[in-house]
Amino acid sequence: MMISTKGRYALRFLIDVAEHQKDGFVPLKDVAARQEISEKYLEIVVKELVKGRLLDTLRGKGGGYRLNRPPEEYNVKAVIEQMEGPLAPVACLEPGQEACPRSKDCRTLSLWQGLDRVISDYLAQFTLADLMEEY
Amino acid sequence: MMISTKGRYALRFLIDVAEHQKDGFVPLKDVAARQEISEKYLEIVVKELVKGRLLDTLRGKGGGYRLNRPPEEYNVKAVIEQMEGPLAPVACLEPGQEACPRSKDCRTLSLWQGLDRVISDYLAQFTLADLMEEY
DNA sequence: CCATAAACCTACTTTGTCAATAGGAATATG
DNA sequence: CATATTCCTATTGACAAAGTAGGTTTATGG
Repeated sequence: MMISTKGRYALRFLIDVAEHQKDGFVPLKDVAARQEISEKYLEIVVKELVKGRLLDTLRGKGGGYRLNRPPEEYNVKAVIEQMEGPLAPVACLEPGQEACPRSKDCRTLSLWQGLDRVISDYLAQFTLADLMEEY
Repeated sequence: MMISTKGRYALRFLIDVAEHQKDGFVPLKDVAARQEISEKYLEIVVKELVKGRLLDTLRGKGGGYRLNRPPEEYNVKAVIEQMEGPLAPVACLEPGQEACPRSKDCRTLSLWQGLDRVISDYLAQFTLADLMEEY
């Protein structure tokens, strides 16, 4: 299984916020209740989203979270990568990896490169807007 | 990362055997040396392949492993699944999973189904023969 | 016929990640 | 100023990944 709860919860969190922020901030507690996810664990997930500048926040009473751009500008692949790290199906294709010494006669390299490609291309074609109800 | 060493080593093992079995059996030791994989660990991997009836074996001196059909009949997806289990990108899509109670208004279900599909379709289109040198 | 080379078997270890839980500190508001 | 929120640090339990260790069984070829 390649997508952990972090990636899945993050997407659901963003979609839920997108659907419920009319103009104000959406508190984590509400999202956790609607999505049936532990508040405490969701905090950890959301921290990553904030760190990656995918959300605006406001502390204190009346506070919560808010998207900082329109849903069309949230690419699904980018969201997943923010949470999970590189999506490469095998370690040797991860960015910043030095070339494997066997690569010149590796029979499987191009297989994995192709797999990497179809996964990336697929996920890159969707945005939050595509996943929202009313869209 | 979705493909562990088990899946990758298994594929490399099968390709190596395919390329070196003229008529006889190929000993694990030789494959381990050529592929630079620990013999002991490779044993564990190969045991799964034997269990899945992807290899014939012969014990004792002069023994080893041998494919039991032509390379064109070894589907890459089937090999990977034998080693890794279901390739589903998220748990709720694994076979035999009861439907998630949230599925009827899950905004992400069809995203994951589509991802599952592109991965499966991609891997299912290759066979061992495609990965062999001389093919 | 028997030393040898091979597959086969059981158990253990180490390391890391996943999925949380716990308990509080800082901050803004109504 | 009580309250509702985000923010922060630490800990836990379960599990899997990747390998290591040490042997037993089986067939062959010299």
